[in-house]
Amino acid sequence: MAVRHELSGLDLDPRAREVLHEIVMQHIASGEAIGSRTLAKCGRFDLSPASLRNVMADLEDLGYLQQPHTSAGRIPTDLGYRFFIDHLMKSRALSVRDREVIDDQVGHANAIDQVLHLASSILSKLSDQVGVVFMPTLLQFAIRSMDFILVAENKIMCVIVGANGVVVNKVVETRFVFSRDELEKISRYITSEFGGCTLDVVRRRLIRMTEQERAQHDQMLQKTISLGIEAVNDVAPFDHELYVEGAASILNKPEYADTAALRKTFLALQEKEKLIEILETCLSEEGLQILIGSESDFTQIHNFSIVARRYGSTAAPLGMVGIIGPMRMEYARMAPLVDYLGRALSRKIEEDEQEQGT
Amino acid sequence: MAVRHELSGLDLDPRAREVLHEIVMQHIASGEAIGSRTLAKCGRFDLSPASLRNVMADLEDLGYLQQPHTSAGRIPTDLGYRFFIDHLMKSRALSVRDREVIDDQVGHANAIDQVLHLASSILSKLSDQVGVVFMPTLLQFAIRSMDFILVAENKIMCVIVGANGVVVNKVVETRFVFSRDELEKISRYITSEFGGCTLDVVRRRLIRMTEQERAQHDQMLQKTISLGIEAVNDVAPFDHELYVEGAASILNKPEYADTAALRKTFLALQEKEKLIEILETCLSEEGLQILIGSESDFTQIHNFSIVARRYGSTAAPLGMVGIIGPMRMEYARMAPLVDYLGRALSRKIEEDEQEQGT
DNA sequence: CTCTGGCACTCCCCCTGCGAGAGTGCCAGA
DNA sequence: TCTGGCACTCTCGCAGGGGGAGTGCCAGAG
Repeated sequence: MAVRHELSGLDLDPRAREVLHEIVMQHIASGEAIGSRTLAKCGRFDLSPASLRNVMADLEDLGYLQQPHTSAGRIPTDLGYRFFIDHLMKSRALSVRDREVIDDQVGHANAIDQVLHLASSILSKLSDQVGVVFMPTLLQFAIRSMDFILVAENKIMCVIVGANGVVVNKVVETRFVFSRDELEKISRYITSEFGGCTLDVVRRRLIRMTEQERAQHDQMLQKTISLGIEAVNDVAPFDHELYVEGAASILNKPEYADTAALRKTFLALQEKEKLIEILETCLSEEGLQILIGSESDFTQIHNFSIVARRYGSTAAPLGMVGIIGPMRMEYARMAPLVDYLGRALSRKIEEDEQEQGT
Repeated sequence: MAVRHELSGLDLDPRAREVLHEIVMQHIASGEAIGSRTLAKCGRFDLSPASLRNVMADLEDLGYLQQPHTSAGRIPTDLGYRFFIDHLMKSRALSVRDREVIDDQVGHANAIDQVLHLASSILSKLSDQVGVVFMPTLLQFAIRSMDFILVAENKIMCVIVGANGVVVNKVVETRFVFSRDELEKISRYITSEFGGCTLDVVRRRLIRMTEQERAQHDQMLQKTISLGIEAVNDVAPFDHELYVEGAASILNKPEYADTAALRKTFLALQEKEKLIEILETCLSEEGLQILIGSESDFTQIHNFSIVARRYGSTAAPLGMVGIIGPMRMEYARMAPLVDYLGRALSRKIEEDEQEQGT
């Protein structure tokens, strides 16, 4: 039995499917537990409450529904939501307005990290959930250029432009003193020498160079290498950016009415490492992903669901974009929303790459 | 009468001052309304509850105390807090640990905007309140250099380094196509030509240049000017940075126990314009500033208090750093905390400036 | 004149009990 | 196989009743 329904989800007869569908939808809309009477009144069934009760009892036995307490209606379990999403849900088409907002905002921004920050807040606004955007470490991506700018005599700002338009910058303090002219030369040298390499490769090659004989004598080369290593080395702490936007949206949700739950949830959203961990595991798979409650440690503890999607070119996935919210959320609307935004970002990134190719 | 107490705050006899002091302190500690009985038990007074009641009634008449309802104890009014802060409070010295944390973190960061972001979160952690750091528009500050870096053919990243080490960068899209070499020349030209000017001046001079005859014929100059204007013009939206950190801290405060108040407060903290407005008005005055409840529109509506301080060199104040919390907060601890952090930031900034001077 | 104890009064808060409402499970009959 | 009926359970909201904390006022003592 268990096997049958894990394989196909078709172990439910059409009527039970209808009932589950209706309960999930009504519960998503109202947030209340749904009783047999309410269900009968919706008009989709030519059955009495009593008959529906039987069906509902069956669904409860199968693990798709649960009762908050005796003599309350039913609400979907994680499994119920999962079945709904896999077999019952009809994604609602994205509204024209939503699509316009996304196209407009994504189209107009320039630097990619700026786009990503924007994306998380667009997502949060359109979904009225918490929006997250994650960009993993850059170490595995090719760089296009590296420039060094004088901030103070021994403080240099390094600007690394990735092959896909990502811009990272940071200020480093150095042992050596540099002039503007020297920095220009170094920028040109490093860019021509290492353009197209991944940061990882750049670092390894630089380190190897320190051991070569020439570097021992040529002071300029020494300075160049030292600066380059500084720049690449410490990129690590800046590497994965995680934007979490719109935490205030959970204040509206009835499931977080009491302050204790609210508190817990806010704190959970601050644990960026946990969020990164879970998004990183999702990164390996293509297409829209939905995680419900008990389907992962993090979401289980906090009764979250996550709807997320990978973005970036197919050849080089860049990161994840998605929303976090209570298990009871409008999946039929969230799914196309996240999907569309993910596609928009990917398109934008590919355009940028082509632009550079010319 | 009113005049007397506005002038000196000394219209209170010593005993009334003692009582007010004790009530404010106890209320800050417990959050409860303080009754005559509780007060008598604290041991600081050789009086019966009945006598204290008389004193308290007087303080209420003068507007320093209020009763949430008949037959409740008293809590301080805004005026009461104000009197407490101006005449009664003894600032508690900052703990060694707190000082170490601040020195350590401020000392180790490099780019100033990075320091500021850090500062707001340090402040929030040490105070268990909401930490805010505000850096107003850069238009009035002198620039040290401007550099342009190729991101894509018609996409240029502009890096503006302020005289006080602030680094702003942004990507602009241009009509013209630039090569790396051209950009290097332009960077050198603009930096030598405009280094030391404020952004405002730079912009005005660039605009004037477009009208000069030479610019009509020299295409390179045209490109330079156009790029310069683009870079300076759009700095405006990026200009004032406001970091608001630790909003979750208000979840612990009993005054925000019910969800409605919590909701309102969270939304209030998102209205960055309002916050900027109020911090901007504070910018003109030196030294620690404390705003309590009704003393400004914003704090009145939300029953906030703000403890803030200007930072930056005395010659060129840079911005505000402070905390926002309920009116009932440990002013005696918050005041030195904010003050010390403000000084630490100022010191750091002055050091950076001197470093550049050499 | 100041301080104090006593007293009546007020108001909040918590606990309790009760009834209404919603929903269930089960059973017998169509 | 479906349906109506019935007894049962559980939540929720509301009213009522102490208990407690605190007040204001007053009269009397120092």
